[in-house]
Amino acid sequence: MTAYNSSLLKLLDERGYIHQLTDAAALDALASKEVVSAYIGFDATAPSLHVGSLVQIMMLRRLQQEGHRPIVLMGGGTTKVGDPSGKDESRQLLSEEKIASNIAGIHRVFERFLTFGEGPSDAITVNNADWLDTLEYISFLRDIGPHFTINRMLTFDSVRLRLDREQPLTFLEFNYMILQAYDFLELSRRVGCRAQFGGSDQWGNIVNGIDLGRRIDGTELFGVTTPLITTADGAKMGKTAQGAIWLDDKLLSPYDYWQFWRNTADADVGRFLKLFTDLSLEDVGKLEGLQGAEINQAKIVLATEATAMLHGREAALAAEGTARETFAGGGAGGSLPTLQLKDGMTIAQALTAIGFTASNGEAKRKIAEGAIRLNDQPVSDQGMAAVAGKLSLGKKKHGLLVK
RNA sequence: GGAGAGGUGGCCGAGUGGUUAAAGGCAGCAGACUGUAAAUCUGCCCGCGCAAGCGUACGCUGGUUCGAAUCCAGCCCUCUCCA
Repeated sequence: MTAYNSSLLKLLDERGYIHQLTDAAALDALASKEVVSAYIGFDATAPSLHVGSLVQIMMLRRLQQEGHRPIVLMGGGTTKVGDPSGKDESRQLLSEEKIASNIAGIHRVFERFLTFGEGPSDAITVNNADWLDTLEYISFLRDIGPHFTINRMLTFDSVRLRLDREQPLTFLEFNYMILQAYDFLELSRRVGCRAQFGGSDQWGNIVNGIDLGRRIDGTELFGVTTPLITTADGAKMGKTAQGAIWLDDKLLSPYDYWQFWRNTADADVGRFLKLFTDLSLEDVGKLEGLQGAEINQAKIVLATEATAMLHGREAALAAEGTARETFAGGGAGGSLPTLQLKDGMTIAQALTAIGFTASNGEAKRKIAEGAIRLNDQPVSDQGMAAVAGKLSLGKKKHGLLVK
């Protein structure tokens, strides 16, 4: 990899954000001499974002840290079409109301990571429904359509994967890439946006936008993609059996978020510290170098820093304190999930009510397996009544039962 | 529009009348070992019930049968080829 001159690309490169980029030298030169506006689009398919989007969010944060301007594009329009990338099945179509409330939820996440305002490097938010909703079909086809060939569209991964797997791809979804390309063009016109960031699966869509900008307006646009962040054991990051690691404290408590990072695999610690915290590379290097069980110190730092960035320093320290008491001290900290007991509730019912097990049957099986403890005493009686105290499933899940 | 193939549990994928709550794999959860790591071995893995058992479940709706994921009819959806 060549050495970059601009602080922006240097930073992104050093910290591991760059997977591919279009014209490295030209973007480097541009970022060296002026404030660059760059955007990432987020579709409003869920009430919040999860860790899977965090690399992209962090990339916007880095952009702002280096004095450039992040643009958050809410996919109010594209959500109605549905991105086929990486999916076997079409998305369920969402209602307007649902999309609006999702956008509101998603935006709260960005307020944590970016500074919004009117200044030159303050972040702005735009919604592609503003221009997509009012498109006129025929004129759009005539203006944009000639710049896309079906031949080429069929070669894109998002399309080809569906066809290869003999899964249906509707015409609606087929249009997604055109709309995303058009977004880039619109943003360059409306707010002077010059670059688009995205996950590696977005490369094709981004390049389409760049081409469109050059062909129609003669504008030079840039694209940068992030590597797909997988954990060391090869899994896509942020998906667990309980569900996604949400970036909203109503969907996932700060304590659970902290635990997510605390449980990072050894091999991932250094990479994650660079990507997901603001620690200097020097500090990261020291933490990364810890050997054996000492690497746990680095995981604690990672967990606390990452949690502080999203939920605030106070919540992060509370989570850290709770974890210390619960895991090291044998006690129970205040940030644990808590359940108000009802009369006559059994341990099994409490396990399900607090969310550790999906059903009473599973709770009973876990009791039979010897995985359940109440106040650190193993529970073996499936019908045992729940009493106040610390309830544990396995080594990692702990909660408080209160009367 | 025509012909063929197909729709099984979170995913993949067996199963073509009863012994099938449905093989096997993946993912997941737990136990052991550890460091709240990885790897490995073991157990679990639709719901309710202490249990016997009951209820749901193989695209949908009916039917045949003592008995259906399996047979029949209609419908819906997908894929491939043809037009």
